[in-house]
Amino acid sequence: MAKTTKTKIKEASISSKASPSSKSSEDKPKSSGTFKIATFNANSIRMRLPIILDWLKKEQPDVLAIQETKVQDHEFPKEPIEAAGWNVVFHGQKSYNGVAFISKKPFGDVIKRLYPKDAEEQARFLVGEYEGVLLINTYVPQGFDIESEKYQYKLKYYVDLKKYFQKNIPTDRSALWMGDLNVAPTEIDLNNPKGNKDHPCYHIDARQALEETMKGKWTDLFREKEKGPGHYTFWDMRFPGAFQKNLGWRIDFLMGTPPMVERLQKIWIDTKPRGLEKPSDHTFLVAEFLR
Amino acid sequence: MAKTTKTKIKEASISSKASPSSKSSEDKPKSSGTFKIATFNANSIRMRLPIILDWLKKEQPDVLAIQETKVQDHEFPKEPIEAAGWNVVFHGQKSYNGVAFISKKPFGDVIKRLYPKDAEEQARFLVGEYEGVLLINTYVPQGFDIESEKYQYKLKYYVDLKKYFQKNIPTDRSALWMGDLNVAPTEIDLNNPKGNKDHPCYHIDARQALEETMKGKWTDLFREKEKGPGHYTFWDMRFPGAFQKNLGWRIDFLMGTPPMVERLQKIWIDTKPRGLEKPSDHTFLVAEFLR
DNA sequence: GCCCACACCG
DNA sequence: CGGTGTGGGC
Repeated sequence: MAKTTKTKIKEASISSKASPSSKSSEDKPKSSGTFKIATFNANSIRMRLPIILDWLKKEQPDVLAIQETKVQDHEFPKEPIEAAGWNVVFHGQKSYNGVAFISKKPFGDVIKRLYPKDAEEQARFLVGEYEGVLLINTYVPQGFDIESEKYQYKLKYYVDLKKYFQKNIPTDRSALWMGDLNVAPTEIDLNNPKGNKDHPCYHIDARQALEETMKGKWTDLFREKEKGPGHYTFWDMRFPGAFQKNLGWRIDFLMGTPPMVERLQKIWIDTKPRGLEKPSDHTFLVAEFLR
Repeated sequence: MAKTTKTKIKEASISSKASPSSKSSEDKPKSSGTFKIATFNANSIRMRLPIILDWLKKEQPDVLAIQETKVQDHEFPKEPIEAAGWNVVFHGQKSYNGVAFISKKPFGDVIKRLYPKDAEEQARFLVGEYEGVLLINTYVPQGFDIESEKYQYKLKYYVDLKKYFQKNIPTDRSALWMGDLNVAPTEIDLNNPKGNKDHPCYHIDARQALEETMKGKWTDLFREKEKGPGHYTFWDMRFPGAFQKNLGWRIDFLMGTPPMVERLQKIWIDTKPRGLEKPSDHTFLVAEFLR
């Protein structure tokens, strides 16, 4: 026991009906005000720690979901985060991927695996419950090139996510699916749709995979409040001035089940962190819900 | 001509008698006050630019000699240095070594080679004249291990420096030899002499090589003013707390010919920069001379 | 421990 | 462009 981390890895599913912990937190009186939640692809939590800690201090979210932490669990910088008064759970690997939740109150058990038994799995998935809401934090594979193996893995990842949601997330449950989904769903969700027909984040198969995975369960919460073009969460570093010229992609999402659509108050992209020194290539997507 | 750098590389020697430029500057009236000169092993001028620019602004030296710039000439960050109002000449290579002078007034021609013809030579040597004083900036090889080829190269480097000085620096000329000489000359010049008998920077052969090179020409200016132990210019990053515990080495020097010994007013090691964020493993050695 | 180069990735 | 790991140097 002394050698295991405090956060247990569970492979069992969380059900809205069966879980005593979810029942108890749904039953207990809610604190006042709103429930504020955000998602951010950090592209290295170590390099982005100053930006993240500043943002947390200013924005005071209940939960921040992070992707691309790019760090193994024993190297995760939890001390400065906890020293700033936050709780954190994480699931990482060397160099690539890696997901985390930073929160005001501690998470209980979290699930770190999309696949029940697979030691080889990439660290792209983290599920936990917070104040009775199921939170699914994913970093979906980017896909490299539509002709590649990696693109097939991406498409399969969506199929497997759909299966997971069917099995584990009842549509009437309060749940949020969030993170970097690496798909721009429509032509208004990227600067240059015409030139990106074969891009792994806009190719028709990727868009249909996302659509299939969402169908009947998930609503793109940003589009509940904003119908217009030009709202992006990612601007590629390899194109100089992409952010300044707003040549970006909307590939980070907060998806909600119907109960969360009902509770949604506000949702916005906070572009300021993208303009700071040593920024991530992504920025924060933030929403507030009725408690 | 368009492809050559503005600073010409000369392989000819500078003589105290024959050089018209040295004669004219020695004849012309000197500005008032003192002549302030410093040396600093930066261990990457790119990483140390903030520390160097801050130090220059505060200390206002006439000349700062830098070693281990670790940058090729076409990548040297001269713009921010010139933008701060300084002149700079440099001689570098990829990854290793590299020397430079930053100065209030521009240098004229500088010499970048210890060896007359050797395209393979490492960038460890820079000679120029400033206000009638010959300045020789060297980054002497460290020597790795006393059993190694590199150590033999270090010993030979001292022999070749001695030859250069015999041929090019008359003892009655105003001249300063400065830089990282990678030798602690006596037992009070390093924290742990007993444990470093076989260290390439304290081994008897290295100390004798330095002594031979100095003999009859060069005076260790720091020891003109300070006879005691515990004064160091380098503290190894690999020993945690070395600087805090003052476990260091005095391996950076300002050496003077007799005319410069006469003119020496003050000399000190400025330890403050070694305690800053992202420091070099060395710090600045500074001296003031009568003009 | 902190530099550098290089190779890989998005 | 800006992350990561690796390997080498001091």
